[in-house]
Formats: sequence, structure tokens, C-alpha cells
Amino acid sequence: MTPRTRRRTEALSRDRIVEAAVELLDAGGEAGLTFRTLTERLETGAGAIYWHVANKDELLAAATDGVVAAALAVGSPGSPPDEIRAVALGLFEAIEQHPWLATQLALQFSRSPSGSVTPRIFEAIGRRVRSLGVPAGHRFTTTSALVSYILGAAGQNAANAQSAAHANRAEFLDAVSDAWEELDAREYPFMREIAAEQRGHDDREQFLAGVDLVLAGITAVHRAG
Amino acid sequence: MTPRTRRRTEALSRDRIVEAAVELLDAGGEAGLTFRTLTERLETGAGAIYWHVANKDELLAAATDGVVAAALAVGSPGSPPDEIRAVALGLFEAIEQHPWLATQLALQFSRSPSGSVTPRIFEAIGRRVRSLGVPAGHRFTTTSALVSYILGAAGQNAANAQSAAHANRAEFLDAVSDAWEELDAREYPFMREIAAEQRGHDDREQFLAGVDLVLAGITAVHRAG
DNA sequence: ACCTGAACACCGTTCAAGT
DNA sequence: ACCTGAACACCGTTCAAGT
Repeated sequence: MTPRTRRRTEALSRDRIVEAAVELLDAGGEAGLTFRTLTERLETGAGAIYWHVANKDELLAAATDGVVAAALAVGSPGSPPDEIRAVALGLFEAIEQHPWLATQLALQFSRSPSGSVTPRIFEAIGRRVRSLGVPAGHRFTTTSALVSYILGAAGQNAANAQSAAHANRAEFLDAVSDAWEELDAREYPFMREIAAEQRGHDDREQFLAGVDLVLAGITAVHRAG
Repeated sequence: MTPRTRRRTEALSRDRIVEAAVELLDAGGEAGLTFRTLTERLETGAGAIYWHVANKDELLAAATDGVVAAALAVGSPGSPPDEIRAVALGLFEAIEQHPWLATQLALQFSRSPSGSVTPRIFEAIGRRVRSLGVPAGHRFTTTSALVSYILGAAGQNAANAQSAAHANRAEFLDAVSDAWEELDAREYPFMREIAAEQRGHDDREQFLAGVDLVLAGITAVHRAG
């Protein structure tokens, strides 16, 4: 009835639409963003949104790009490995705060490598890979490996982020551990062995340990770092 | 009118439904799998499918699990690093043949780490990580890093796989390279630098180079391998 | 130029009814 | 126990009509 956060007289714009989309995605995940919920929140009609945005895919791409750009904007000067860790952690935290981002990043990367998200992340990592001393012919492959790890790991952590926000994180990890321990002993000996290790692990520590592992590999292969 | 591949008298079963789902996904991507297209192909009603499968999410999970299980079944004994490369390549090729798998794997991992796909992949990689000589307290983290890389890289290659199937692969790479070369010179110096490198790269080679990079990191950190 | 809102084609899911 | 198929609530998108 009575709008609280916005005056209905405020003009519609692409930025306001994307902003509202991010809020809806944060609140309700991908299912929370609908042209119905969006028109309701913006107090407008469906056609008005289509005037500013081509379709839902473009809207999701714009929301993803905005969040990623903000996450990469934090620039803390340091050694190349430290900067790579900072960039990686920035993306990790962005996905922690916006769990829907993990799936969207995967979609952006696989569907349109010439979009805006792929270049942004590649550029942020790639510059530091160059500073690391990786020779010219190997920079694309090396950067790609780092980006692959970061996105893969961040995607795996999206679930944990959601569970941490809603319920008790310890309960979530316990449930996963319990499920792993109940797996068939002959088919899944390794899973049963690491179930305990999983139970108490820290996502962020594990993520950064993986970054360090890849960095150690780069050093070993290229004697750079 | 006249069914060709199946006799309509053949009984419905969960396996037949999942099999048909995979075929539809392969042919038309995620948009190609619909309860309408599925009932049409199976010459049945919607309710019949719901008798065997709880909902669409479960159907997608079953389709993903089936393809992954088949991909991991190829066991070629060798040194631990060789076996890791073989497992990774098996998943890479499965995604190459079933591009929809990349997104589904990301969803399975982030939504239900206690499902069947996560344990399968973790077990296949983790056993070899143990054989590699990684000490007990580090196996979960190390395996997780490898799996993250594999899934992240495979996801990035899903687009290439699709373009390779339909149009000319060289044309696709050229288009991406061209887009990268047209980026702003001040904001994207690195992307412009590696555009040429991207143009002629081989996905499989690059993927395996990344696996070797992570393996080199594991060796460097744990003196194992 | 920008917005309204009814209408369209389609989706996943349910369920009373059949065999 | 297994299947049918109409019906329901919802979705993204379009478009004639307004200002």
C-alpha cells in the first residue's frame, strides 16, 4: 500500500532495475527474481522494464556484472601473490554475500566468453600472473587455470554460504559428514575417511589453501613468484 | 504419428525416463527438456512420469548422476598422477559430449553436497590423492582443490563444446579473440595481450596443463608425487 | 520517449478418474 | 500398482494503447 523505501514518482532507469534485481536475488535466490516481483517492487508494469532491458538473461548478466565489478574494485597493493589472494578472496566473499552469483558466473563464462564478466575476472587475475613472472606464451593458460580454480571453488561454497545465513553452519557440516559416513564402505572408502576432516573445516581457509596450491604449482612450473 | 525408435507398448520405468531425459538434454540443452517434450517422446502422460520421479530437479540429478557414473567407470591403471589425469579427462569429455552437464554439476555441488554426484567425483579423485602421498590431514583440502579446478575448467569449456558441435570452432575462437582485442586499452591491457594466445588454443591441452599445474603445486607443498 | 496492463504461449505440478 | 489427461498457478514476453 504505502511504499517505504522508494517514492513511486522516482523515474525508472536501467540502474534502478538492476539494483532491485540484485536485492530480490539476495532475498530469495533465483526463484525470487521474477518479472512479477520486479514490477511489484518497482511499482510499474512489465513493459516498462522491457523498455530498459532486453530480457531476463540480460538483466541477470547486468546484475552479475555489477556485483563482480564492485568485488574487483577493492585494490590493495602488495606482492603479486598477495594481490592474487586478495582478488580471489574478493570474489569468494561476493559469492558468500550473493549465493546466486555462483551459478550466474558459471553461466556467463560458458555462454558468453566475450561478455563483460569474463574479461573483468581474467584481467584482474591475468595482470598479476604477468607480474608473477610467467612468460608470455603461458599467461593465458596459467590465468585460465587460476580462474577455473577460483570459480569452481567459489561455486562449491555457495551452498555453505546459504546454509550459514539461514541455519546453524555446524549443523549443516554435521549433516554432510554424517551422510558421507553412511556411504558404502567398499565403494566410498575415501569419503568415509575424510568425513571427519570435512566436519570442522573452514571454507575460507580451505579456499585460500587451494589458491596457494595453484600458486605453488605456477612457481614450480615457471620458477616464477 | 508412427513411432520409430520405441514401441509404445514398452513399459515405463525410471531408467527409461532418465535415458530419454539425457537424450533431450543432449539434443536441445536445458531448454530442450520439458515435461511436454518428455511425455511426447515417451508417449505417455505427465502423471506417469511423476509416478516414477518426484520432480524435475530429481530427474536432472538422476540424469547428471548417470552420465557422471559412466564417465568415471573408465579405469585405466597407472601412476597416481596418470590416473588423476585420466579421471579429469573423463569428466572433461563427458561435458564435451553433454554440455548441459557443466551447469548441472555446479548445481549438484552447491545445492546438495550429500547427494550422489559429489561423493562420486570426490572419491575418484581423493583415492589417487592419497596414493600420491598427501598426508592424512591435508587430503580433503587437496582433493577439494583438484575437484574445484576440474569442475571450474570443465564449466568454462562447455561453451566451446557447444560451438564446436554446431558451427566452425575456429570461427568461434576468432570471434572471442576479436571481442577481446576491441576492449578498452587502458582498462584491459592484459586481455588484449592474450587475445592472440586465445585464438589458437586447444581446450583439451589447456585443461590438462591446468591439471599438471595443480599436481605440481601438490608436489611442491607436500613433496608428494 | 517512456510507461501501462491485458493477453499469449508456455512451464512444472496436481489430482480425480481410470485400468 | 501404474497410468491418463484436464486443470491450476505461474512464468517470460509482446504489443496496442496511452501520456
